[in-house]
Amino acid sequence: MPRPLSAAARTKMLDAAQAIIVADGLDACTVDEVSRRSGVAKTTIYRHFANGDELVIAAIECIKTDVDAPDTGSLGGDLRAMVEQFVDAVEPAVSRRLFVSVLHRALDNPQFEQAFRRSREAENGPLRIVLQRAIARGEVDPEIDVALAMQFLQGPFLVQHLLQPDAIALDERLDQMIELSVRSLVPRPARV
Amino acid sequence: MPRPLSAAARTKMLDAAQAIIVADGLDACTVDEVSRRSGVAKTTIYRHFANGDELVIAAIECIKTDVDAPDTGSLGGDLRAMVEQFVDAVEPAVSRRLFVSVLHRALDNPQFEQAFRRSREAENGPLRIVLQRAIARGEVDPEIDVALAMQFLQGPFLVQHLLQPDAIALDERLDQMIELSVRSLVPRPARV
DNA sequence: ACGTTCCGCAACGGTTCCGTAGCGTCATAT
DNA sequence: ATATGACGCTACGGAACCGTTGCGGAACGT
Repeated sequence: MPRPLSAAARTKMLDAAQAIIVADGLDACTVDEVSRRSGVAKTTIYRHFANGDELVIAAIECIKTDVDAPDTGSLGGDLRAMVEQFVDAVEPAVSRRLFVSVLHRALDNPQFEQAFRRSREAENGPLRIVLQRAIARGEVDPEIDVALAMQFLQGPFLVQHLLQPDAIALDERLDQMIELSVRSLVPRPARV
Repeated sequence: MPRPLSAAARTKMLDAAQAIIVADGLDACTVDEVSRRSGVAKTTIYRHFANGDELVIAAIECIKTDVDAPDTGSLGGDLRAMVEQFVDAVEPAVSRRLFVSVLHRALDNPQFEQAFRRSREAENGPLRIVLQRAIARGEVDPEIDVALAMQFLQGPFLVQHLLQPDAIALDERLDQMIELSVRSLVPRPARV
């Protein structure tokens, strides 16, 4: 009767891996380093995971940024609430670095590619709900392609987040950004 | 009288580096590999560049995607023309991989961070011109923050390009994407 | 023509990471 | 109580890069 692998050891490994990823980035999360920081022997790590990548992926999947779908009554209000939730929940620099690193590994590693997709789908859930409520309210053109609308809601914020981390003054722009986003999806108004 | 470093060797190194980057990605572009593929001795490479990073950056800077600013008379038409120029000029997968790789290295390497900024500024030039012409025509709200508008013009396309490379059917969506982009920047129309 | 110095070749030492092996120890399932 | 198997320790072999060294040969400037 085979004894099950130690849950305690597994927890220690994954905790250490997460800590390393948050503190020093995905590339610093090597098997040797996890072993050192967690106190779990490297051999044991390889008893739990086939290779280092699987350890890292398992650690990533534990880092969930749970943002729920607010319901303020308007698309603009919902977007603002989501942004506020997001900036409260995560360190922007950490989130940015993780996003870029995973995307980079996904370039030539199907495992990471799938992990990246899964993570994005999970994060997109709330936004999709908010969008569909706006459609149901008639606030957004019901003919619109939902996937396309998602691109428009995410795109400008992604640019801000990925490419202009210096522009910390997100608050000043936030209202403008949300207004423009909404405007691109709202059906043409009848009056000026 | 010091003899200048051989321009021929430099050309060979940079050409090989570019070829490697395009074919196998930025991470495959190591000093050893450039030496092998170019026939230039590794020692010579280090006589031209202080370290491997500088070689890679020099090679990147040579990969310019020159897109000019079309003038079709409307913002939508200009955007479409720019997208068409872009897809004709570069392999999307190559462009995507290079973009992600450079962004990744820029995370903890100031040299690459600056190279990335420079490259983005150069690529943004034409779009900025197109935008400013649209403002001058009155097609776009003259009060708008140009940097913000740039984000809105680039964002949705960046999402498409980076995150959904599978959705090759860009042509089908292109018209919709452009329409939505324009709509977000155009002042509210007087009539339906 | 001559010497400076740039280039090519081959090899080295150093670092980092991977994944594995041997072996003793300790916990757990029965 | 005992044996099965997980755990820890240490070390190893292998690969990929980096950047350097020493030396011989060839090219360029004067």
